Amino acid sequence: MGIFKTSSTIQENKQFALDQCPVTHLMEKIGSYWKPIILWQLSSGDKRYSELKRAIPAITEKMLIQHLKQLEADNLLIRESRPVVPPFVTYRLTKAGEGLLPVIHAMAEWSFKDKEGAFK
Amino acid sequence: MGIFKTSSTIQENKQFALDQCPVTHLMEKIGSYWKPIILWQLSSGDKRYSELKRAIPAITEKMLIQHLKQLEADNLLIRESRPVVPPFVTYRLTKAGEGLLPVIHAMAEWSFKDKEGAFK
DNA sequence: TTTTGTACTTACTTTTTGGCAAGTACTTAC
DNA sequence: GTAAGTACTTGCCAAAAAGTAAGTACAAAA
Repeated sequence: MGIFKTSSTIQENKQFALDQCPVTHLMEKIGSYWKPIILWQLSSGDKRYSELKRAIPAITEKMLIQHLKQLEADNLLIRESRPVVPPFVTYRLTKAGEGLLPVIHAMAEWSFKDKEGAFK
Repeated sequence: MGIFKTSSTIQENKQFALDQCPVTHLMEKIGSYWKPIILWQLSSGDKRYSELKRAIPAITEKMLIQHLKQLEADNLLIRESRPVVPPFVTYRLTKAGEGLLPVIHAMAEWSFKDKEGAFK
């Protein structure tokens, strides 16, 4: 046991929510603006770093690398680097990452329906 | 396509991404930590403000209200207020909000599988 | 020889989000 | 008459996320 802030109820509550709420559990892993977008790009197959960069022109390189590293640390994708010059690095989904595809596809489907006006 | 801007800014690219990428389109509406959690709570039926507050103890009132208002503005939920004292306010999903249920349920399912170790 | 392309990294600044605490208004219960 | 419950609102400040811009290393192409 380390030092806990006894007065900070929100932090205690967060741990509770993490255990109890399934959506909270997932949001800790892909709960950011960019991560589902990156996963969507990888859902259609492996991509090189530069391919991702071009496919998501609205993201800065800093954000892209940062999120790729976090997704790798969370075991959702794998980075593969070939020791050549110029560098050749590919990213692909892990099993857990592939497990997210139903979520990502459901997201895409909602957008298509929304643009069709299916919810009007 | 016709004319490309050699120095396109992130904001211009964002508009492009918004039009082109379905996941980006959705992330503009529910791409935050709390929104899917709120939608998950409403997926099991209408809830009063205080019920939501108790169901999501890790959120502050300020954040809860703020996100409820944004979700309402984005036409994902409806706020219904009865003119009584003490106040009686309920929140429920719109058609577009209900359309998100497959996404939310897919999220929950991933969590259950992940906790089972299905992706190990 | 300068440029291009690869895949990053770093330092700095701005913007957004979030947390804490207090206040509002009104009524019923104790 | 004080507290509790309802559904918020407001202000201040800290923390986190994101944007900007530059730099790194190396080789091949122009």
